[in-house]
Amino acid sequence: MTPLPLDFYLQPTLAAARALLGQLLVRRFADGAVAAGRIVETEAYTVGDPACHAFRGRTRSNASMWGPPGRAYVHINYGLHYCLNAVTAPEGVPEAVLIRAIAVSPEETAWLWHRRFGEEVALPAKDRDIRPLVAGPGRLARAFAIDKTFDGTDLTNAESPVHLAVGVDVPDDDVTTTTRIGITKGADLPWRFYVRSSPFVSRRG
DNA sequence: ACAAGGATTACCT
DNA sequence: GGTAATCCTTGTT
Repeated sequence: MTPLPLDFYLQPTLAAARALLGQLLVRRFADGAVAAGRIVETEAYTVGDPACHAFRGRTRSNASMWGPPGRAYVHINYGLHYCLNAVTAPEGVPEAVLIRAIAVSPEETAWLWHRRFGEEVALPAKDRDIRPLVAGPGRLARAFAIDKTFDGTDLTNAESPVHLAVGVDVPDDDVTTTTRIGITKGADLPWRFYVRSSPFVSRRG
């Protein structure tokens, strides 16, 4: 697998959010097992955007948004859910793309499902019912065992416990653009992108 | 120290 | 479709 190069993260953040659709989120677990998912839903957060965590200035928990691009920004939401972002824009410019949903191959889905919910919980037959595993930023982070300790991880390095790699291109006619979910400020900006044909999108809109 | 609110999810009808 | 649960981060006393 080829990691996405640093340049990828230097394109405008909105373009990066769109371009991230179809790319791979790769997780290398401590025991050597590897899981990969295709990104199917993203949101952009930029400088001057009131919904961006960086809007009110730098704090201990959002500091990695100001760091170099191509790194992870992991934040806690509602005090209990971890959310994974890819930092974009040059160092000093706090922008990022939130990864909201991924699609996982059937083979990998089976072991990830049982790893997440236990062996006794039956794997659903329909794709649509796999959503509790991968649809939603908190869910996918949980499925891939990503927490605050991954904040700042180099996503351009294939050796990292989490990185992003070249996947497949998603044609424009399979991409839907909507407003972002779960925010009150900047709620009118159409900065969410998702793959229409994917059953793993968190919400239709 | 304390209160408020949040880039969500799970569980109910 | 609607609502409660959950608890960390931040800004204010």
